[in-house]
Amino acid sequence: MVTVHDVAARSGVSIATVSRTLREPHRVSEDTRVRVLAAVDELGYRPNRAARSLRQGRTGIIALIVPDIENPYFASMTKGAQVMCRARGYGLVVVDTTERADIEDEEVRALRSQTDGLILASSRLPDERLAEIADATPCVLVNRRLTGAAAATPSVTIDEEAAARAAVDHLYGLGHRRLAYVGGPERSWSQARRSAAMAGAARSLPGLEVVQLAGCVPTSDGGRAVAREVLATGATAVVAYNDLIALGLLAQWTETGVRVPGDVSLVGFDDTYVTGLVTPPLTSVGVDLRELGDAAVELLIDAIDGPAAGGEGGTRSIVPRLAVRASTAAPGVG
Amino acid sequence: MVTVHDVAARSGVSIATVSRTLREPHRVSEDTRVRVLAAVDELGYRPNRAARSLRQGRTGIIALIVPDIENPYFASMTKGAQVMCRARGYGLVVVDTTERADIEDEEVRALRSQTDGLILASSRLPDERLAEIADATPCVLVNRRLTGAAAATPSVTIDEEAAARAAVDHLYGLGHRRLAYVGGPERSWSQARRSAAMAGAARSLPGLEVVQLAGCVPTSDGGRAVAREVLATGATAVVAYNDLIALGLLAQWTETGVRVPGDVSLVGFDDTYVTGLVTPPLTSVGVDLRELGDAAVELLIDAIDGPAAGGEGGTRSIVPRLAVRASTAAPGVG
DNA sequence: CTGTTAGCGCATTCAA
DNA sequence: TTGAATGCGCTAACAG
Repeated sequence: MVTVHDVAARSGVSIATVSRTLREPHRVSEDTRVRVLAAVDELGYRPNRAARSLRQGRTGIIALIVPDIENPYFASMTKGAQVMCRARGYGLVVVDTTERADIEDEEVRALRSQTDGLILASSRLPDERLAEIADATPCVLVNRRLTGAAAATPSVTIDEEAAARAAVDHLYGLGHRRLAYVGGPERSWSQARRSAAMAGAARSLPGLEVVQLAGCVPTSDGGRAVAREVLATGATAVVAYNDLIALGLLAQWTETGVRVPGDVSLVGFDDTYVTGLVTPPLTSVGVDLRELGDAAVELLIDAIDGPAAGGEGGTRSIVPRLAVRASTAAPGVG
Repeated sequence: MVTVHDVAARSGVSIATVSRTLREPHRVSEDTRVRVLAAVDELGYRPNRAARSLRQGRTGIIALIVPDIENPYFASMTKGAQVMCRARGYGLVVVDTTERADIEDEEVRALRSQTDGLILASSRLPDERLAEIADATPCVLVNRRLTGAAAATPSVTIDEEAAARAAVDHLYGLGHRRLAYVGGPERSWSQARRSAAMAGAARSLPGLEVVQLAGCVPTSDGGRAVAREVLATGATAVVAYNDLIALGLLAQWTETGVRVPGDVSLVGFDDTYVTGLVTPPLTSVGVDLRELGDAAVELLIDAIDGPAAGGEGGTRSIVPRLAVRASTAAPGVG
């Protein structure tokens, strides 16, 4: 291992100058700088992160905690976070909790002191616990917002109101008057908001009915399982809690002779890359997930660098777009 | 931050005893042990990783370097690695190189000294560079094997021979005599082996022809783009370099009235979770990807803990299974 | 502009 | 079985 001492010896300066050359180049003279940098280069010197962390009390590492890295939603988000971290000179540790709150809690406890901050995506932890965490360490929530005393906790959320409205407006505009919303896990924070947003969007449109189903497992198999039940609502168009459920519905229907969008139109949520994998490609509403990851990282770095950023801390709500593809059409058409 | 000093003070022992209690519990007396552990618990003490790393010269961190975390193949692999790392007490840093060799090289350089070892999955680096890296730091390759002087570099690979044979045997058994193989990127190590394995598998079966196409972009759009060309080969069954290409073929064909498996049977490679998202579900051949991640982590930890494990270092070839689903049938049937 | 020095938190050696 | 002392590599005062 090459250390500051090696570089110092090689370039004929003290270790302090080596360190200074690297951290505050403007504070050393032109020719020492080139000499030191040359030595750094020749020796392949890399500052030891552990030593630096120990000294500075900051690690340069951010932890991103997700329920399931296999889920395309979090995979894309992770990608965004990754890229942003690289750009901002931070390292990123990704932790997959396999949807388990106990593992999430344990990981948070372990990571809290070993990183500069946490990003908790779609956390399974209760509000009170999140408030504690936010109180003790820089942290950004994704798809979650705290209220009360902890309301200032930075968070990135999706404007579910706008999302639901976009989906419903689109279907209403096509002529649909009876919709079904296939809800996700009942305890999910996003589900609660999506469900409410769907109901709200419906109320503002005359003659529109929205039937809600709840508690669908948010996977394609979950969608398959409720395919028949959804059809039985008599809806001419269906909005699903997420793309995977929508794909399950689509697969099951296709296999049983139900045509999309001929017999029923279908809209997914999140607009993940799987929408393009199927026939017909799935209309879906969602944000750019990489942007979601980006935003979370930026907010976190702000929180780390300037904890005195002033009150708000920064809660960002991202407005989604509706990507219209081939799974939606006017009722009875297609 | 709670340090050994706090714990020592609280339990009335020296910091050395605290450290010992945690690392070598058998070397302290029963009652000091309980006293110290109680203090640890009450104070919520967590050893500082940076300090420990600095002292011990090892970080307890493994880096997993993948080309694209959004790719379901690597997402699943990552999940496996993650779980195994947790179980073995290591931390895992996941790095996405966005398919760029230069970023991969840079990340390797940066991570080499800050982690205990590297897992390079489907590396884009040339053999010589990989050999250098393997020489300088504990490392495990996935989907890559080195030859010559560096042949002992630990690696986990898929038995492509067996995979191709399974796919071809299946189709041959159904009665297909003219197959097409849609190859992936020409410079890919896996592509070269898959292509050769397909040709080899074909030779051993009388009356079987395999037409090979090459250079397909390994995404569903890539598959869509060559759908027509593949059909023009006159093959009654098609094997694709990966599942995404297969899904692209399927989508494009479905949209143009070509029936799978009625007009053409389709087999994917890798057996990722997307195979279940479409209609018909895709027959695919591949290994359990989580196991792939598991295996890589285990091999790496072996390499770290016992660098004198004796010659081989351990190169593991995993035998894939063929998952028969609905996208394959006898020619003219379905 | 540069060098000397202290100490971050911990594991470990050496004495006791 | 325990404690005192050392130093891992680095950065940030401070002194020159």
